[in-house]
Amino acid sequence: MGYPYRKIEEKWQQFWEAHKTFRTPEKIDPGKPKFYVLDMYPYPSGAGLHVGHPEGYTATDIIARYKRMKGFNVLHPMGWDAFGLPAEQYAIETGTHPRITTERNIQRFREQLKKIGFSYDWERQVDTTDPHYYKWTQWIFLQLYQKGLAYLAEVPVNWCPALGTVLANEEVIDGKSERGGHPVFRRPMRQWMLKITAYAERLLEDLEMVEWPESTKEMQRNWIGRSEGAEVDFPLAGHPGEKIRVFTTRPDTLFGATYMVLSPEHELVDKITAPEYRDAVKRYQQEAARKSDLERTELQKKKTGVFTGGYAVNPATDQEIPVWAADYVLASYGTGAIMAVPGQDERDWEFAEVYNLLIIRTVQPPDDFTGKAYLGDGPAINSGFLNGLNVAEAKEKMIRRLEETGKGTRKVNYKLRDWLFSRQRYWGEPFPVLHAPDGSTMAVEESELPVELPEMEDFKPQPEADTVTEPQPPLSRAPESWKYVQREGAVYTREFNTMPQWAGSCWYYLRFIDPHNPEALVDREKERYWMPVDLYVGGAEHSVLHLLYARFWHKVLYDLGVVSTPEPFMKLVHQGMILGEMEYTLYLDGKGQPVSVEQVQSDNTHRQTGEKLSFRRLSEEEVEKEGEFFIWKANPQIRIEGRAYKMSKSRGNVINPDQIIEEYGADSLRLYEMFMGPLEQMKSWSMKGVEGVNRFLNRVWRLAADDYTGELLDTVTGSEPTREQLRHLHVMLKKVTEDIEALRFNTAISAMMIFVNEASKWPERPRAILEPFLQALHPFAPHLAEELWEKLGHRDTLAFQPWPEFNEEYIQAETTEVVIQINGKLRYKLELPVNLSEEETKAAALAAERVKELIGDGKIVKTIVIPNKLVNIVVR
RNA sequence: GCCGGAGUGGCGGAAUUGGCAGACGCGCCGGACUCAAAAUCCGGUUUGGGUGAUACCAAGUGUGGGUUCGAGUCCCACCUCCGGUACCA
Repeated sequence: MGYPYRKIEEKWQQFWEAHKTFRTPEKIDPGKPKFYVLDMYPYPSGAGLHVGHPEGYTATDIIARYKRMKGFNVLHPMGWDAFGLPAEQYAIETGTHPRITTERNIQRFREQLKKIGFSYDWERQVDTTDPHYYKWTQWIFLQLYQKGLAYLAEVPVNWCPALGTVLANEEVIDGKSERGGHPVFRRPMRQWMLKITAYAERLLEDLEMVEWPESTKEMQRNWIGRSEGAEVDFPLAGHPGEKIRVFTTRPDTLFGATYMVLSPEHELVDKITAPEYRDAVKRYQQEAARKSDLERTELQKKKTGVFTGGYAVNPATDQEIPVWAADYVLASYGTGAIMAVPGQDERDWEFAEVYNLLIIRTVQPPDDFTGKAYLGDGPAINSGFLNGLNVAEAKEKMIRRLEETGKGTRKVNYKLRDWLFSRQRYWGEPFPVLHAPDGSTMAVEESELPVELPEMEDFKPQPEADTVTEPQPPLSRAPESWKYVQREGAVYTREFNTMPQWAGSCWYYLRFIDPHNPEALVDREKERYWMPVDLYVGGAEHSVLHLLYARFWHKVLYDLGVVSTPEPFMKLVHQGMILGEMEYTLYLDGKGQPVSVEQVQSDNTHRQTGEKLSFRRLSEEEVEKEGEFFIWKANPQIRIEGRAYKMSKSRGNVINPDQIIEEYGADSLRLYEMFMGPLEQMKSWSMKGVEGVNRFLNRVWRLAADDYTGELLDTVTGSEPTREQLRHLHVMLKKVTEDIEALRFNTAISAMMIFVNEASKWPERPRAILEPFLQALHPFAPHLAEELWEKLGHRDTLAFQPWPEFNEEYIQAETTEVVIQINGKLRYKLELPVNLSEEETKAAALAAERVKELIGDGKIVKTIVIPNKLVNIVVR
């Protein structure tokens, strides 16, 4: 029959809302410890919630509810990352204003989240598109601007004139736009940049302070890409005073620099190119300009380049070396120019081979070395005063020599680039900046914030017929009254670009602390109390960008004294992706003949014939496992593909949380999402698994309530619990407590299942046992726990009941099973009183008849005893 | 290529510090209840021997080696899968 989850869940959701149970008051008891547990807030898409959202959200909700019971002041908020492209795209297609769409979607998301019973303080909800919110996003931008951390620059972008917009690298394929196949050009454009590079060192160093997944820290380190080396100047032959500056991590190899390469965009290319090479160089530059960054790297198997006809002087050898232009050198890294050392660099070697350039080894490779460029350590050769030194020593000595002679300097370089902060979109934060007639910029006064988005009806980007015309973002068509501003007699123009979606999410965790403050971004006292975020849970897809940008802004605010901690998020956890149900796929060729899966290539074509294959889904019954493979029962020669796929509309394997709540209840959804496996791990959905946890909740219900009437059972008594009952309870409480602390929710649930299986057998269920159990169950299945708690006669919510502490004393049983091993193999088990000494345990083991038998006439060489656990007798 | 992570029954997973491999859940098999079914309850379920049934024996945590009284866990080499990244000088 099942317990009446629908009625119960609705009742308690209304109760919590009516009583403002989860309100975190503005004035809190500062004597209590705090816990700030944060979810990555969602983009409220039109598709609504999917089952991935409640995974992390349930985990944080369990923690929030647990910490409240532990006596913490808990901050557990939710909000909306609501600026962004889909709403704007939808507006372009349907004419519906993005605000309408956004509000509708937020409404839907909030209802869905409430139906899962999350204990958010909804009065703290923030919405990045709310002018009261983005006022402060703009305010932070002003601080950046005033500190010189925001600047306008001409930077090369992927410009698609036909679409009238700048595309991200991944939106450009083969020089054409992903959507529509329009040509894309790299062109410089005047854009707002944020000087995140000024914080590179601190962003790198402070990763030490935070408790984050090692992989995420490592990704950030790689992204920042610190490398140590030197900048070296190479004078240009025939151009006195001119020089090419390069960055190198291997100054020790300077004697082996046999040529130089400039990136095609390098400013010296024109100057250095000899007249007879001018045409070829121009052509090469144009070709390179047409390729995106991705293409330059991915599509290119063979290196290309062009000789400029110019020469530079190697400062170590005083030899003249040729200068080339080639697109394997990136304009955006280092100085955009390199000294090429083919002997110790694979890329340079490859290039030198193509164009027959001189190769000189300056590090002696080992005798057995057979490769081309040698990157390892070894004594320097062909290197003058460095000869014989190993790489580290040679680097040091060369840098010192360069600095003494003024030919170079020690230098640390970062891969991290400044953050391109403008978008040619409507649905984003306007910049609080004015452009003066003379081309200078001026900040909008703080008192005039927010600069609101103007009302518009047409959000379309403006396509351009040519590649030269300056792009016109949607805001360039805003009403005149918005676009132009009078200041002291002059007419200023507003900025027509808007901020990227990341902007709002860089600081939302701060606004949750003080969401309605009109005077400040966040109140100083409140910030001091609540920050930093103690636990932050969200997807690994934000490992670099969101988390790096947010850390950057936080550090700027830290320097301004707005926040009190150098890092915003102390502990970070990524929930794993949830895949669809396991699917079994049989492949078929054109004649409908089955094809075994090892013949199928990843693009669904036949390995031998290349023919495109069709497929058929099989049910579990049609499939069998044989060894490592799944085979088709109907024809065991045929192997079947068995795997789970990412949920997607096109595959039709999307699970909708609403439907799970409808069929099994929110508590079942919560419990199942946590029971599937470790939080961080990728897992696949199983409807049968949902039924499993639903059965468990039904058993919980029947522990105390009549299955038909819902009345409290009279087997629930006030009697004194037995020692055995107390032991089961406290074993469970210990496991659940420790597992929640460590975010191991799957095993915590399993401990509760074991307890309930046991308790179901008891003819009487003492309240003194049931009540602590319900308290422990509450963070996981709050609706059911509240309902039974009430049935037991309590009038107050469970939410602030103290957490049931376990007592080791009850956990101790009187006897314990001790394992007897002979030579490390399990041979026998012995029931012994607990806490025997090593000697007593050993004596008891050797005294057992069976043990004597097993030893036979063997000689006991050694005995290892672990009290209460194991005796290993080594016999020869 | 490089960086990070993971490989355990039919499936999801457990084993927290080197000490009973497979907890818990799913599925499957058998039984009880029922006119019957659903629901529920009870028992079994790594594989291979062995037994009337226990007992018992052997093998077993991706592969091969090693350390140890004892290895899923530690060390070395390799294979596969997943995620990230890619001419960063």
